[in-house]
Parts: sequence; structure tokens; C-alpha cells
Amino acid sequence: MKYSALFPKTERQAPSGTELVSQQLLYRAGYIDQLAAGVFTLLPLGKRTADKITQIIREEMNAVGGQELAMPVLQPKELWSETGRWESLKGAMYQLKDKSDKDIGLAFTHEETALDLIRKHAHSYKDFPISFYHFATKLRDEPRPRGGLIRVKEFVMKDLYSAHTSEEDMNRYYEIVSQAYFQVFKRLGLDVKRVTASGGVFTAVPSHEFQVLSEAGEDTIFYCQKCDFAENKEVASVAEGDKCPQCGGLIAVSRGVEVGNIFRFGTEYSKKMNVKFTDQSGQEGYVWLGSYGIGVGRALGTLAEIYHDERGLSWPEDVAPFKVHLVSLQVGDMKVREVAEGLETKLTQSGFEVLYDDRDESPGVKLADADVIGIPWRVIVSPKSLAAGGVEVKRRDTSTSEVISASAFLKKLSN
RNA sequence: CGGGGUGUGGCGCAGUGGUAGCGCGCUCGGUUUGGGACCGAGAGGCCGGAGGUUCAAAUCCUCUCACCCCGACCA
Repeated sequence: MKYSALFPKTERQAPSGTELVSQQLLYRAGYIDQLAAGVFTLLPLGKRTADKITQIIREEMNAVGGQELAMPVLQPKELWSETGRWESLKGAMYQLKDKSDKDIGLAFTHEETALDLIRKHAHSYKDFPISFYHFATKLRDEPRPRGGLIRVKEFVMKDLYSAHTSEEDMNRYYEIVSQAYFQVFKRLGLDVKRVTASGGVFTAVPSHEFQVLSEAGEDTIFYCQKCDFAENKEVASVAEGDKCPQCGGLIAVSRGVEVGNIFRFGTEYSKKMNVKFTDQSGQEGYVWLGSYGIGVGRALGTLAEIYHDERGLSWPEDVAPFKVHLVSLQVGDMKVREVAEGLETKLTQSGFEVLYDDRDESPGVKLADADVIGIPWRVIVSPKSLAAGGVEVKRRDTSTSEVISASAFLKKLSN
């Protein structure tokens, strides 16, 4: 990809009213654009990054047997009335009428849809357990969106639903997905704590949140400095400075961003929606439901909040929109152009994603743009580097660089 | 929903009653080229919207809309 063709270019200043660094940098580097309060466009760079996040989540959900599907955003009122949530979510859920005066709800979440699928298509204990997920837009009429991508009205969420014939099996799978979540966040480069929380209006059974400790977060987390004990303030049984009930360690407090959550609905909604199966003995039982979410955009914003320095973004390699930022200085120099274009071709052919800044701009502009955009590997081709025997290679997250041959760089990347 | 704040060229801002300006960015010409270059010439704004006061409103008054922050809420 040539940077000269990329839409849009960087901005030198963030709009007034942006408070979080993540929002400022994502805007300045051209990853996001804000359309309204809590409503954002993912620009090409942002979309690429979100796709990297999505793919990691997809692989880990597939690894625990999740099957990807796609459930609708347009949903009839009748479905929501079955669980009573048409009423209870009033004001939070987008509820509108179509032209024939029919009530339509826009996807707030998909438990109802998932259970409807299960009751229509699974009837025997042999059909269970079931695990499926999708990446879908959720719409929530938030009273107060805030913090850039942290709290928004429209966002893509990965939500997985699992259905079981017993509580034990639901609990077993709940822990499996929980482990998969740790794996997802590890791959994303997010250090998370699994935090005990209330089920909210979702369910009375305690749920768990995956929280990244950060001042950008909206939640308050009490956690043990020694072990994995952690509770959300809303259900906390401890306070700052207390002894950890698990290990006796010291309890600390921090703000946190909830990047994922897992719920056990049990049979609560399957009873309301009459979602049953027949067991070995011919007896009917209600289906046990689990539900597991990860917000893609929120994860993106949280990553930006963590991975940056004073010059700009600095992505972990696995989520970066491109692997290599190739910068040519002195584009008028034929040799420079030749080497840069040759390297772009070779890298692309070898399967590495390259952003090639081919513009006729001053070195300062091009290097500063590369800093803001935050791609992990930077390669500079210039008369100077060529005189020194090749191209200058530098990682975004270090200050040291080396001049090596183009082929040596290719080899280095492949390791 | 309560409280606070902000709306003026693409972005950041100045402008307290006399008909709108600065920086950056943008366009053209030239000179430059290893950390956001320089010179010259340009383009671009019914000052969020509506109503009112006044000879005259970006500026004063009323209403309204949007956005941001704190809180409530957070599924």
C-alpha cells in the first residue's frame, strides 16, 4: 500500500474536546473519525487493526469449538417481549416502528436471537452442547458516551453463546471460554484481570469481567497484588489496604476498562422462552445458556491507550495495521526509488504487509508521520543508507537502528 | 437526567457593538531534503441555528441544536 494513496492522511492536531490519548492519537494518525457522540467511523488504518483483533478472537473462539455465524441487527419486538426485556431495556435499546407500524428493536445484544435459534434447531440431548458466535454491530442508546472508543452507542462485539443440558456442563464450558479469553487478550497484548462482578440486569448469577487496569477505564477494581483475586467495586467484599481473602496479600484499587465479559444465564431465559431439550430418559429439560462478549472497538481503543509514547502510537506486532513502514527519503534519487520499490515488491510477495511512504515530503514530515501511525518495523531507504550499504531498520518501540541489506532485512522479518 | 464547559475557514485558536483575523494545513511557482524546511503568490468563513434589541451584532437578550467533561446510569 502506498501512503500517497491512503485515505486519509495524518493530522497535526487532535480536535478540541478529545481527552484520552488513545482518541487523540487514533484521530491524528487517521484510524478513526467521529460522526456523532459515541458514533465512529473506522478508517482504513483502523479497520485493518480491528480486523487483526477480530482474527485473533476468531481463532481462539474456533479453538474452543465456537462456530461462526451471523445474527441480525433488526429484531422483532415479540422476541424481546418473551424475556421481558422489551420493557426492561426501554430507553437503552433502540426501539422503533417500521412503515407498517410494526415494533422493531435494534440489536442490543443477542441472547434472545440465540435462544430462538436453539429452540428451533436443537431438540435432543444429542444436539448439545452448542457453541456459536458472531461479530455483529450492537446498538445501545447510551446516556453518555465517553472516552473515544471506550464507551460508544454503536460498536462491533464478538458474542459467543453456548447451550448445555446441565449446569455442570455450562460451568465446565464457562471455564474453557474463560481460558480462551485469557489467550485472546494475551495475543492482543492486553494484560487482563478476571474480575468478579454482578450480572447486572443480565442475570443474578455473578459474572466475570476481563479488565485492563487503566485510568481510561470506567470501572473501579479491587485486586490482590499477589494472587488473581479481583472484584468490581459494585460487588466488592474488600477495600483498598485490606488483606486478600484468598492469599493474605495486599488489596489495591485501580480503574479498569472492561474489554470482555462472561455470563452464566443458566435456565433463566430458556424458561421464559421455552427452550427445551429431551434427555436420554425422554424427560424434557430447560437449556442452560452461557454468553460471552468482547468489544472489538473497545479493545482497539484500550490498546492505543497502552501502546503509545509521546510521538504517537506503537502497536504490538500482532495487531498492527501493517508490519513494515517503508520510508524513502529523497524520492528524486533514482537509486533510492529503485531500491524502495524493489523492497516493497519483495516484502509484499513474501506475505508481509507494507505501508510504503512514497511521497515527496521532507524527512521530518515522513518520519513524524511514521511515528504517529506506529507500525512496528520501520525501514528507511535514502542516499545515506545506500552509501552505508543498505537500508536503515528500526523498530518503533526502540531507539536503536541498524543499516543492513534489503535481503538481510527480509530474512530478519521471516524469523 | 442533574451540574459544568465549548461552538468563528479542513484542524487549533484570537477577536466585549462599527461589517472577521492568526498559526498549521491546502493550491501554484521557485529554492530545499535525515526529524514536522524556506521565499513569493493565492484559495477558503452567511462566526452552530432561529428569533429579538440596535442606525449597526461573531460580540447584547431569549429560545434551540450539537459536542466535551463530572455525576447518575452502564445491559
